Amino acid sequence: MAEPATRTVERALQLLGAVCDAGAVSLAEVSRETELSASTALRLLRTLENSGFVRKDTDGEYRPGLRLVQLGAQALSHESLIHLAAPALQRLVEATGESAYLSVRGHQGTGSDHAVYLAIAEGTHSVRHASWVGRSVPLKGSSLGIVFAGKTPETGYVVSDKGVEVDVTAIAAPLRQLGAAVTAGDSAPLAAISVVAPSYRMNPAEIERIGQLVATEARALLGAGLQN
Amino acid sequence: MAEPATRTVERALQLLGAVCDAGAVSLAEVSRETELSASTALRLLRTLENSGFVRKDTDGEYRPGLRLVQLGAQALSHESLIHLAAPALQRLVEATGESAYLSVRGHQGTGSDHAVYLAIAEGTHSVRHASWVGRSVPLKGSSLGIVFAGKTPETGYVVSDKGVEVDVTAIAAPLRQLGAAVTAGDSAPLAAISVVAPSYRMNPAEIERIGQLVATEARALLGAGLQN
DNA sequence: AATTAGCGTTTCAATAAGTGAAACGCATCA
DNA sequence: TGATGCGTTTCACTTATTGAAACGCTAATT
Repeated sequence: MAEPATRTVERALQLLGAVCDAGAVSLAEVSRETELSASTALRLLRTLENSGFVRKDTDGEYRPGLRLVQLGAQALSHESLIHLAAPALQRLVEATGESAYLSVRGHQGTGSDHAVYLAIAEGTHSVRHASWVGRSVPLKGSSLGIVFAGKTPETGYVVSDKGVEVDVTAIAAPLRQLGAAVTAGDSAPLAAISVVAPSYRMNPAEIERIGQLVATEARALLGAGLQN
Repeated sequence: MAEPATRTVERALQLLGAVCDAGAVSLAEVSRETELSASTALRLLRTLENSGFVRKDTDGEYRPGLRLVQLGAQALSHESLIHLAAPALQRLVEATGESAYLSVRGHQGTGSDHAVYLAIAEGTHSVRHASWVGRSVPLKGSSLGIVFAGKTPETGYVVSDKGVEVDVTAIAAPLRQLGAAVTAGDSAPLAAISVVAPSYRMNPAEIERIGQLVATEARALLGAGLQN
């Protein structure tokens, strides 16, 4: 498995990723981030712009374009993972009252130390953890971080109390099924589901109950994923 | 405005679009659709695959990849249009009880005769029009088709009775604000909002009432869009 | 069985195409 | 009034993309 890759395209995709990660960036910024010469970055960004993948708004900064939103929305709806996970997330909400998330880790290179929420089921408690689809969260010190590092213990779930956010407890479990699809054969999972709750509402018994629910749903998805 | 574009990248993006439109395609199919030689298509698809924008699943077909879903989700959440439109859609639902949609037309080239739903607010009636984010709908004969053709009359809205689907009435209005952002200066709008309802529940008076609501919300979005 | 057709894949020589240093004009800042 | 940083254009160098052709394969077709 060598690298039969097209450098130009790789760079363009890299730029696209950088623009999306930043939300809005100047030419100088992206070209620094991606370590491309300004002229090259400009040329590629223009190509991306012509195709609608990025747009250059009035203040001259580059932002994700409509074409990307369109394809993303389309892919999101085609993407089996999200559809498969939705009922599981819903069940977790019903069983716990807390918010449940489906996330993937940031792809190789850009933002690989972050996770992105792909789907969300909001909890029913009036005080609940609220985030949004597309939110990028740092992995460091979070339960997702441990899950994506492939260090989930035998119990099948990971708990982080006051990891990323204070007052918040997160309980996560890995989805391994698609392992071979994108990355090479390393044991790190591609996606995870998690329940995130205010810490004051948690106690060891409740945490274990939820943990087992999350782990069970994760394993169930694993089986269902084979339909693809 | 010449064409300072990078051919390789353009082709790769074209392929990406083709894969997304199809949902799942073989190499031979995309290379035919995009009019690229098989070897070129293969090389570019591999590059896209290495970056996670497409994936090649077990049956050898190419599908939208996780990276695209991730960026799309991210962009979707950053994208002001969808956030701006959400309250408007919600208001339309509250005022009409029917489902309301935000859509953009398929981008240049691939799928330009279709529209894609970007955001949805479901109606409150038990019998209601139900679709999903990412759904691609044909423009031909639909009110969206007329709106995207730039042929919206003075009234500010377009009605199509039994256009795309039988028993369904759609009322659409254009969002023009971002006109200059992506496409050249043609008068065609980039996005539209619409209310879609079962025809049996409609009558001329109700249609006019809803039409004016939709047109009003569309114009309001136009103003708000300047914050960007 | 022999034949045809279509697919995914690899190879390779021709050359078309991407590259980045340098220079420019234009802002803003010291 | 220099100095700094930005977006942009130009251009010679040559690297990296290209597509026809050939290969092995499977699955219809004869």
